[in-house]
Amino acid sequence: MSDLRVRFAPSPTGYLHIGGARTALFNYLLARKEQGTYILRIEDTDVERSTQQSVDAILQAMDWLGLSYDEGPFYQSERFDLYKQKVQQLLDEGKAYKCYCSAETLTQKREAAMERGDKPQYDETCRDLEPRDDDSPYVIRFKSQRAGATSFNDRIKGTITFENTELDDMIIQRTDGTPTYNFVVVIDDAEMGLTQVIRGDDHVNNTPRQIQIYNALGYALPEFAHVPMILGADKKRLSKRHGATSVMDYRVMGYLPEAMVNYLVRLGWSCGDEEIFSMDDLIEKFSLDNVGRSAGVFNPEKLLWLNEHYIKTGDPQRLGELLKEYLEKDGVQITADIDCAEVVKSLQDRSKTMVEMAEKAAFYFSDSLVFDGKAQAKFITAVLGRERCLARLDHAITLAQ
RNA sequence: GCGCUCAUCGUCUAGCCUGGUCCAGGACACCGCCCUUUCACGGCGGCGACAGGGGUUCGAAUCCCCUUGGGCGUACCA
Repeated sequence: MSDLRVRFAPSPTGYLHIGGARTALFNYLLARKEQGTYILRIEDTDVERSTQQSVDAILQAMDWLGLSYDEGPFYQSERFDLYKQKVQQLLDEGKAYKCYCSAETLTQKREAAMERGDKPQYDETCRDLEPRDDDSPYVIRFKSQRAGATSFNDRIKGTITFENTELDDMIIQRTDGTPTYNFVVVIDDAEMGLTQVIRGDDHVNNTPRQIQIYNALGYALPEFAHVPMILGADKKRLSKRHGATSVMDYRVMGYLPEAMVNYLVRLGWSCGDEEIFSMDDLIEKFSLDNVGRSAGVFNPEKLLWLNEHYIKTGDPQRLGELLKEYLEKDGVQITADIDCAEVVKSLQDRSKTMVEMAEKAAFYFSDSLVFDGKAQAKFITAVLGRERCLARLDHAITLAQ
């Protein structure tokens, strides 16, 4: 056991998507390789958008991929007391302040600034207000450093620096009293003792703000590692427009979890010329050192190829059990006299997905034979004679049995 | 717009840090041939890239600068 501690922290506002799964995988791999601790934390501070169904869907997907965690799942919604306490601490120390600007005014000002071509930043109207007991609605903002710059050494991207003037006073507590992401993520990452924070590229911009909060709260900084985004074929951020982006959709489409894991890990990470990796290989070989810096395009065809590979080389017994599930979904009556492992063996080389295998396997469980149109036209010819051909077939089947 | 960031075949990538062994290697896809009286599998081969321009150097995919293009961010979302 090493003292490495990492986490996967999805927000339960939908299913587990391809990008999230890869982040989860990278974290998992590193934790297992270094024999560290893998933590799962549910980021549900947005009460409006978070649902239990989403949590379940994410948990199920992680389980399917084989990504087990050591601690958690922790729910941020159950830790509001802790966050409140930290907000109060910042307030007491003069590192945060109440802001009475309404959301409407803010939106107006932001739009006006954009029209003028200025930066859409908070104008600090309430930053230096005298503390007062006012029960009109307010949010709490973090008083950011105005001078200097904030920089950090990203494990994947190297040194990244932001001028502090780029960072405005962000909201850490909403009008309704709930805390916001950029604030709680720091508290939890720090309180949970994370040694590295491995997350998507889209968080690079948040990092300097978070660092200021680490500093304000007196926490030690973890190491940051930002992995590049996954894009669609049009080089836009991967979304539903590009097809299935939910990990579990791929299970429905007949993909094996090892194919998904293998595909995902190679998108952004490499190990020389190797393409095929089992989970054990990965735990042995994975390293942040070989993670690339540029965004990658999701390529369903390569995923399909990997799936084909794992079906071809998979254990017939196991695939047989799996096949039954797909067969049942197709409404096929499974009879006990047929050994599914044998069925799998006959179909492994000709199926790219389990769905395809189920389609091809259906005839084993059917009483009536339906011939393939093209094959029938080609082989059951006048020359050979339909009757003789069927007789031969019948003979062949008898022999096979 | 501004900020951050990225840049090798259509796609995923090796090589870049520690310049020469790279007229750039592997994989997916695609094309062709072989195997096969089915469908596939498989084998062999082909097509195909250092974004552009300047430097530095005897020598640059590798180092520096600029340009161009892409991504991300710019929320009382995460």
